[in-house]
Amino acid sequence: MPTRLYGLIKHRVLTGQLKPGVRIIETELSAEFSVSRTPLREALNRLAHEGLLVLNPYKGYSVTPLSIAHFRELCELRRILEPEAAALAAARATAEDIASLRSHAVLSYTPKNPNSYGDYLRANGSFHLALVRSTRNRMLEGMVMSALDRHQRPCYLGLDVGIDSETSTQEHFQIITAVEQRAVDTARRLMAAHIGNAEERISASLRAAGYA
Amino acid sequence: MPTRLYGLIKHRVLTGQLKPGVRIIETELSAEFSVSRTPLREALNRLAHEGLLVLNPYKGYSVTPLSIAHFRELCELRRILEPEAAALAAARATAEDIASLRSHAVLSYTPKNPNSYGDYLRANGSFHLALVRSTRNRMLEGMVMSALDRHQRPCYLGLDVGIDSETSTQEHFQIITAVEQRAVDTARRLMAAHIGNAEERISASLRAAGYA
DNA sequence: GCACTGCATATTGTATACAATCCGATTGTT
DNA sequence: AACAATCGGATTGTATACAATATGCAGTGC
Repeated sequence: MPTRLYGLIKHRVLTGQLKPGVRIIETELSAEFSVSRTPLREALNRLAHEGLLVLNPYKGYSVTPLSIAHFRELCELRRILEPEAAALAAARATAEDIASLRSHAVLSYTPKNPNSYGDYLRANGSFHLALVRSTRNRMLEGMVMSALDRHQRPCYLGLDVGIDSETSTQEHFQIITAVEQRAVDTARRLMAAHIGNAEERISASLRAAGYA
Repeated sequence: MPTRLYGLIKHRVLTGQLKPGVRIIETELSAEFSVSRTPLREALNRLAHEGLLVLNPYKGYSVTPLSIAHFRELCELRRILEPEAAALAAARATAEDIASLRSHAVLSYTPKNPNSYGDYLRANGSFHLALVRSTRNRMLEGMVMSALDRHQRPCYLGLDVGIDSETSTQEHFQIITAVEQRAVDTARRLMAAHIGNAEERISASLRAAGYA
């Protein structure tokens, strides 16, 4: 199954190695990965369906453009999904779930060191994913995953400018505490605030990086 | 672009013409639609990504099984997305949006007449879609569309047992009124109740139809 | 000088051919 | 007769070949 290809290309898009707006030439990528166009196109198809690529008929795939307006739209979506996910998690999380949350809560990253960006974003994604897993709702999980993926790209492009990882870590632990205490409403409220804070920080970074 | 194929197969899955669990033989479908396996597989790939089909490597695609538990999971997801969409719509809907809502609010259907099922479900889908369109959030729109698609199949399979279309129509108009009056909280509450009512009616139908 | 047409090339969309894998039946052994 | 190994057909995964469409450039007319 060509999940390998899919992951490789996805990584390039998320990390900005394939920059927003650039057109994708199928033969180039298929040559680079030493596969034929057939499995490559399946991977591109999937990525397009997830919103990371767009397809113009007979013109090919290109990397989805990025704008602050789109980022805010995405954050609005996250503020719909994840606070409710946190509330459900507070009601349903097991001890194992909470342990998993703890193990992913800490975010560390070194400014101007691109290698650490990946660690930071992986940890952050793992935390939010662990939370939504605790809801025991696979469909919700899928939607949050999709939103987190699309969130990752603006994060990468904004991280150069610098980001406050300690605040996020603290907020994570506050959410864990609320979940542990079955404080449904508190968990919901904290998550909404957490996403709102991240939105402000990152859209400021994007603006500083020159995005409109 | 092969959207045509995609729509045809999707329709068969949603209407139960392709029943839950059945395996899909690529050569059969490609012969029936007079296309090669290549574009067919792209369509199947998309449908799998939307959750209507599942893919087992080297075993092929099959129609996603249907259970009451999965249906309830889906309804939980809709109760997360759509009440918030209704609230945003109440804040943002234009006069045109509200006119569009009105034109899709009425649901009519004739019991034991399978032809009318389509009309009923199309109208219902159009209403909920028009509502989420009013939010001006395309990502939210996409997620609600996906949820509505997956909702349609259990509806089809439950409609034989009979459904109360007048209650749903009334609830639609109540929601429209709330949106028109910019009553954000009322719109949210009404939509949550609307989805909850539909969930009960349909899961009862599914149970009666023998689903576990 | 500029706009427009027609052709050549590049690229995507589709069909077909081949390889890898799975499933069931058959056969041989105990 | 029960069971395991193996073989053959069927089906999916991948590669390649061909058709349809778009893009860029040269040339022509004004």
